[in-house]
Amino acid sequence: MEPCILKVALDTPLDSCFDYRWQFADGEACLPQAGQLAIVPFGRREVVGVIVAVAGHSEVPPEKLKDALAVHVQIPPLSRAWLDLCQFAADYYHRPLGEVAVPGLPKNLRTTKTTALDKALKKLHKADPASVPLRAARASKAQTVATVEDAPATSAPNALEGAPAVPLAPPLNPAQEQAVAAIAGAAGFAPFLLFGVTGSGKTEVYLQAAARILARAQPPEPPEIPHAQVLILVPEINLTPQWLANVQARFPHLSIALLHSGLAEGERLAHWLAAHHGRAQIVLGTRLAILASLPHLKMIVVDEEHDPSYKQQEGLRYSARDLAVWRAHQLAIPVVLGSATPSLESWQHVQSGRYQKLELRERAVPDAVLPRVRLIDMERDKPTDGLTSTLVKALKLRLERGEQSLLFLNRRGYAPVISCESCGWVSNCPHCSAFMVLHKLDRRLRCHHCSCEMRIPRHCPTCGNVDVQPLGRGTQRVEEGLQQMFPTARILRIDADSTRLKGSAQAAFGAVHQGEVDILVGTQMVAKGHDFQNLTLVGVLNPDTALFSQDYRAAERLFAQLMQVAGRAGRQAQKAAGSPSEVWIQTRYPQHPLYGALMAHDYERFALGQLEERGQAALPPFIYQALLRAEARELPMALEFLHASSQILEHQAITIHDPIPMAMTRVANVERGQLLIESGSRPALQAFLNAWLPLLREIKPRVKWSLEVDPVDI
DNA sequence: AGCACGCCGACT
DNA sequence: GTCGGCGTGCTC
Repeated sequence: MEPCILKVALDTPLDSCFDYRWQFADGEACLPQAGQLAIVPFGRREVVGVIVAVAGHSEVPPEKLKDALAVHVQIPPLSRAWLDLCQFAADYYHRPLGEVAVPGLPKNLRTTKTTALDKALKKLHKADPASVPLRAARASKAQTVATVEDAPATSAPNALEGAPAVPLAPPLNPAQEQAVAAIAGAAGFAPFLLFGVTGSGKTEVYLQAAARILARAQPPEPPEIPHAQVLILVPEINLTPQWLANVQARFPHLSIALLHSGLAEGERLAHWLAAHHGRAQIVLGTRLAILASLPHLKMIVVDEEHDPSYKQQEGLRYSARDLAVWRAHQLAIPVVLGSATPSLESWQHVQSGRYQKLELRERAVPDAVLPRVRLIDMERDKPTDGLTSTLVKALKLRLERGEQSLLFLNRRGYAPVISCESCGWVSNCPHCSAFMVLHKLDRRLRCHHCSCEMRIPRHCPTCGNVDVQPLGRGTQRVEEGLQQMFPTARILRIDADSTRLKGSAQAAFGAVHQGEVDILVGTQMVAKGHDFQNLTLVGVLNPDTALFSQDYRAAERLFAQLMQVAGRAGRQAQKAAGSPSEVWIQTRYPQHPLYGALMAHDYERFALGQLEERGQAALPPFIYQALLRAEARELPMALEFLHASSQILEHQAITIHDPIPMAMTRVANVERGQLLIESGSRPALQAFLNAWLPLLREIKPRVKWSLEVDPVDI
């Protein structure tokens, strides 16, 4: 047979596909197909790419064409729908297709060696359909991540025989039932915003809707593989063990695949293959799972849809939530975005009728009430060691009652900066426009933005004075102060520093659940997901900085964070105590409307106010943005490039702002600037970017640059 | 992005 | 005399 041409997408910043000849071996009749993976020579390397098309001829001069080395025929091709998803993301975020399609594949699929793949496939195919898959047998060990052996599981026969898919379902309240019915009854594309506070039973709605959709999708004459999959996205890896336990308990007969960056490569491959082969009915993962191959996808859940973690912040800067909605639209299936504090984007979509709101007004747990949120005016009640007397009193009361408390402070380390009292020296990082943070336990100063570390100076480096003092407080210092104040209390700190070791976060949360901790001090890590049954006090130490931030999204994030941390207060404990749990917020601005809305547990009031402000100021979600970033050794060079960029193309219906230094100008000796581009019309913005970016590449800038569509940190 | 080639400075 | 700095150029 005549050789054919493979058009292959490769993981390279070059904005095109690459053509290769495919030579047929003697007697070989099978044509390679789009969606298959090919091993090809590329420069002096051999790399794996995705075949996006098979053609008869190529525009590339024949002498430049090379032969493709191999095609992965062991695994089914990636679907047209998956390729289209990647193409959409590539177009929307203005990156080459290969940079979207390839890095999402497990590493073991991207190497030229196929030993790991062959091994994983053998395991997948020999898995006995009647064997007990990962979840049921492992439910008791749910705190551990599934192993390779567990992953490529098959469905148990009872699922195929039409047994009820909801073995342990608790009864739903009417609002939940209505939500489940709406989701499961949706025909075609149906975006839902599931709006309900912590404890209102959102998880139950996801799971029962999933159960109905999975059960319904079982064909009457069961084939080998069930044709339905549900994707559940959660914001953080930390939350997957808990979710896995929930899902396993509910669906002991279904197989589950996990997809997140914490998996070992072998696990990653096994779970990815289980999803790709349609063996996994439930796929549970973090944002990267939105790019998984899911040939039988029937429903997508995005839990805590407002969470900033859904936005990838390097490489391809995609929003997993937005791609989830696009994917649901493409496949004509329901997508459920759940939150107690929806993103203003999603809330606006509800207002405009694009999303359907499903509201859970009551807490589903019997007798549970919302925690009582109150403010402490720090001007009247001056704090010592960061704690006001009101908060200390509240802590004392919990200790006496044997209840747990949580102090929330979004700042790790001992103190954010040290300073010389006599000359005013402060601990600036030599490489970043940031302070070196005091980490007293390691006796080090550490920059949180580069890898820079140093000893704590005994004397001021400029004037020699010995009075070098920590300014402000982080979690370590709060922990130290508490230990002195309450010497017998069991105090535990949970932050990125205390949980650096693998598994230590789980262990720490376990200790709190086991009642081995009286006072928990933590950063936003403690705000997500975990409900502590015996926790009746939440203290928020220093939230005010976000109120006056340059970043117009700071208030939105703060509100979500405070609602979330308030929701940590136990659901059972308050019943036992006979009074609601308490949330105390230390603030210098007790009159601020954000706190007013928070005390009233009134997200809607808050959102209405924010949307009004955003509308008046012509900010998202009412306008659309893109950000051109540039970095160089010296800021002027970056700004010069940005300025030149802003001049090279005539434009209409677009606003190009002046180039400005980034809020944190220097990181690791690189200085960064940015150029904001806005439009009231998304198509106009995209059209501009499509015309503009090729021109930027043409001018061969001497600086490193990148474009971000729908930026969140401005 | 990799990965080469290439042309100038301080080391055995 | 070589090791190696990172400029610049290419990848079907």
